[in-house]
Amino acid sequence: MASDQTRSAILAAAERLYADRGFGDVTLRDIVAEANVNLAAVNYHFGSKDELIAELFVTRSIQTNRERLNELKAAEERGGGRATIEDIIRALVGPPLRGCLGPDREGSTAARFMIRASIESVPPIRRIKNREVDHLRKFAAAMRRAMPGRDDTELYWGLHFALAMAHHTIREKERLLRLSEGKCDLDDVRAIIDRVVSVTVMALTAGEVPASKPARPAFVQGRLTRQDL
Amino acid sequence: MASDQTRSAILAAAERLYADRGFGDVTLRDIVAEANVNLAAVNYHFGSKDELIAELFVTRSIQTNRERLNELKAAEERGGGRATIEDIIRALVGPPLRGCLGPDREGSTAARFMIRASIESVPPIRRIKNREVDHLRKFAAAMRRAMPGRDDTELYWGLHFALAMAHHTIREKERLLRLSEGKCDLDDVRAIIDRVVSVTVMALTAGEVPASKPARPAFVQGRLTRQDL
DNA sequence: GATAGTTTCATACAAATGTTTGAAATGCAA
DNA sequence: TTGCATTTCAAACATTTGTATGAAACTATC
Repeated sequence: MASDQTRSAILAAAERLYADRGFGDVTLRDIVAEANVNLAAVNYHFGSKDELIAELFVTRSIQTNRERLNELKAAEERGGGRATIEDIIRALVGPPLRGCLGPDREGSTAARFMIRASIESVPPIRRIKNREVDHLRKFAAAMRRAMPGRDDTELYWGLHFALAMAHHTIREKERLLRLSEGKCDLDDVRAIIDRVVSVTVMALTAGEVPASKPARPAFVQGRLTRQDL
Repeated sequence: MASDQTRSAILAAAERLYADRGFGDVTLRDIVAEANVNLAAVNYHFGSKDELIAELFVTRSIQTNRERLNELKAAEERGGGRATIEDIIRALVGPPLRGCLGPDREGSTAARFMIRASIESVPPIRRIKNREVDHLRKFAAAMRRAMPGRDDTELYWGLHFALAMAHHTIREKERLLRLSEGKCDLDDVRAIIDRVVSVTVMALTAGEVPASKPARPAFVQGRLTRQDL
């Protein structure tokens, strides 16, 4: 058998099993049985179990990050070099949400694998996630260009909350479905993205004033009353 | 040695080790060594390793949930039976945020343990978290009373996003610190709670109109422009 | 202080797991 | 075909792990 076929078979089997049963419950023996290859093949082709998991995760991560940067670039070109804050957030949360949610993605192994990786947290995946900060800096920079007057701290909190809502929706979709008794439609990805984007934009622009008065975010000063909105 | 002393020693040692090194890296042998008790003591007093972890987690969970309900009750009494939406969200996110963040909590084993439990995800903890839905329903009910006209779906999304921001801040505080190069102050818990509450209230009240026009949330209809705010 | 119930202890068990090994098979170029 | 490198394979290795056992030590009650 060609070397690459064994490699691919292992990758496919591993992704499927991890997606279905989680990292804790799947052993190398499960994977090689599913892939119909020899036990030693994993260490021969990947070096170790952790490197296999890492390769699975980086592949999907790179995919998401590339989509994010493509969307960001497209938005910047539309705006003549400067994207709107809304489009920046959309480029940030759209790809992972589209990648993990939606009715067509239900059966997608890749989607289920990434949801798993978001819920459980194994060392090789943690290591890769830690490198994500560099990627996020590009979005922070774009946000800074989109909202020049805004305090950096506010931008970071906005970026952070956007990711919070996106990731938490992916990770806790079952619970939200159960809590809302099915009322929250988790298949309408477009609407979810709109929701996350609009809340984030609201948070980022709250308290912002045209130009005269100094920008002083209302929500860090204390409690907020209806009149403030 | 009195029976309870061994039990407590195991609980304390386990919480400390899990807090420091995570669930994946700590074995029963590590725990009993730290607690200076015999290996068999764990199974004698707790039945199994999973039941030990479960007991640790439920203890802290019950604590948080009680604080939440106390705050909710206090807010409802202040408002004559009906709490404001702001106070409800505050009661929801305040306790876990205060429990896990802040300079004084830095050395707290309980805080570090709960952060760990939020990052990693082991079966016994997952089982307990699944029961949390019943607890959250009480807050959904309170929100419904606070915003009678609002569509239920909107309330659930608001509740969901509030938890998203709170939990994600707890779980990713290191990353936010690194991304913002220390600009985001994660020790100022009061300000963080204010932030989460105000963003949530904004999300929940956006598009809401005094009474005449039908409430139609702007952010589910499509992109949001500055004028909409 | 004898007895019954509880707790501790050293040790063994049994199973699972990632990894390694060395030979056999296969592929491929000269 | 020969020879060399790559790949596959069965088997074994070496730990690690949670759990169980049965005797010993301890405690409290009568």
